[in-house]
Amino acid sequence: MIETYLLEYFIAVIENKSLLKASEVLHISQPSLTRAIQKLEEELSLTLFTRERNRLILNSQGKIIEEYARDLLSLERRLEEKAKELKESENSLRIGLSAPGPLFRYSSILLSNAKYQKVITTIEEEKALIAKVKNGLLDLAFITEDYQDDELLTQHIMDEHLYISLPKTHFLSNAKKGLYFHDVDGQSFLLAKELGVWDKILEEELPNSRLFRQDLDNLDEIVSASSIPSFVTDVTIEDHRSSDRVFLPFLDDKATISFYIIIKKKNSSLLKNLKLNGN
Amino acid sequence: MIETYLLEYFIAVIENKSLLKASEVLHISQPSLTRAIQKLEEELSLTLFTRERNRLILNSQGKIIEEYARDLLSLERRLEEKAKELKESENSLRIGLSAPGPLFRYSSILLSNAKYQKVITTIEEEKALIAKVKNGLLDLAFITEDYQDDELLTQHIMDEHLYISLPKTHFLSNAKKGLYFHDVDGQSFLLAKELGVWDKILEEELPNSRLFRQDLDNLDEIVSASSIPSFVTDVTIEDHRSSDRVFLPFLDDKATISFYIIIKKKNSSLLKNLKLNGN
DNA sequence: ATGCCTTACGTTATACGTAATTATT
DNA sequence: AATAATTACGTATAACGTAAGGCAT
Repeated sequence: MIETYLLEYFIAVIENKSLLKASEVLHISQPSLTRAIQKLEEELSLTLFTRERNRLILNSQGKIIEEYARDLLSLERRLEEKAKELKESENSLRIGLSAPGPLFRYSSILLSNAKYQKVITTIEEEKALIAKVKNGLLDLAFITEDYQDDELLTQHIMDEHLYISLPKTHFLSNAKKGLYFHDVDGQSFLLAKELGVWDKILEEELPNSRLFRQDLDNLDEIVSASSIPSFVTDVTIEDHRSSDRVFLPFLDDKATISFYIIIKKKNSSLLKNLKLNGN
Repeated sequence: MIETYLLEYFIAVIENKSLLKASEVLHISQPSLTRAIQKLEEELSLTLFTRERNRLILNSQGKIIEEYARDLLSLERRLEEKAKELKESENSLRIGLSAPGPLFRYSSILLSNAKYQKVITTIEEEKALIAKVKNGLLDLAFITEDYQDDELLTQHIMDEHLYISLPKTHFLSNAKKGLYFHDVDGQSFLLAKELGVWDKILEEELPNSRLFRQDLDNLDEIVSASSIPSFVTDVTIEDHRSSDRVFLPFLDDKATISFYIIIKKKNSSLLKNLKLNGN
């Protein structure tokens, strides 16, 4: 079994092209490195370097082992990073979302909770969210289905309704009550990336539209600088009141999503602490 | 830096679901394992097991680390296997081929050479073969180009000519001198896998044919049991004389390949030892 | 002589085993 | 009491540093 530190030393020797330099970088003595390289060669029953005039030169076998060693070390680094991430998540409130809406609505409550140093959010498929809440990888999740399970507490928490965002000059901007998806199917839209369940709804209901996805940071700026239709929901609409746009609700049933919060029953006290006031 | 043995122990504990059992499997004492798991947890700053009733139960964080650990250990195992393979190749004659022909022609000479315990062959692209001969990963290679290089000795060694193999009942089987690719393009053929440069030639010259590739072990049997055309070359034709087939040469220029042996100049003595009698 | 790798040797760190301890059923 | 993990302690392995020894420039 090849220990990690031997591979680390091996790569350091390759990168520094000298035992002496590598030993300085590694903060060990040069003889230690000599022995470590010898040990690695012995355990692999291979010669990795040709010893030519006070120099170690990586040979063709060494080059092949180098690739494996680098792969191994990078995997080891990823393991450590993952461990760090998991460690961090211990002091964090880990929230799963099937769409960003609940985060917008409740961000102030969630972020101001003193108990947690950090709020970690992830947007995923509902099945994955349910599994992660159940196995403890998430503290709670917002899904769009009234999912019932012995282990879980499920509670309706909010609805989110989709609006179209149109420049005032748009020919549909003075529709009275609102409009339907099929009225605007075929038009281009600007929208954010990673909208979870909204992604599927929009792709299904607007099959002939082109959906130009933007990073959330840039979206507002690009929208206000263009005359391309966009979307808002009742959750985000207040943030856009000042803009030079008209917001009209979609009248289709599919334009409304109900959110349910799911949480392990034995963690239900957390839910009380958060004081998310659902209906 | 997480050492390999810690991950090995970790996986053993998971698989044996007990420190005691795992320690027996690993041939170490149980307290050693306790400490190793503690050390792993400490180095990752994570709790991997919940200590419930005299039992260790892998928790959700542990399950995630388990995946990384398994990946790492399998990579480590592959490294050791690769090392073994390289070790073996030291006592082997490593031959590269751009098509199998030269191996058939010279197999008796190559395999009977007392100096080497084993002959390792590989079929690859000619560029890769040239590179590997130059960097020492191959002792010699057979390519189809008269490649000239300061480091390499290049020598014409043989030609290989392609024949069609037809059942005697086939409507083309009494063609006199031979036939052309375009005469049979569109017909189906049985042929072996991994024919190197022949693959490209056949796909280019018979673009409308379906090429049914078989494992070499089964090919002869399947061919003799069917009426589907196949291929032979002057190298393999003697082995097929007894079969119930007619062999007709392709008359196209592309149906002949010239092979050149390439070898490092400083290894040219090896070439003499092998006594491959080229023209 | 100088620079760099290797060998020799004594020291220290650490992984190990044995034995005692704790905790759970 | 029995089973299984943990803690305590002494031992042995092996990785380490210092110092001395090659070897080529």
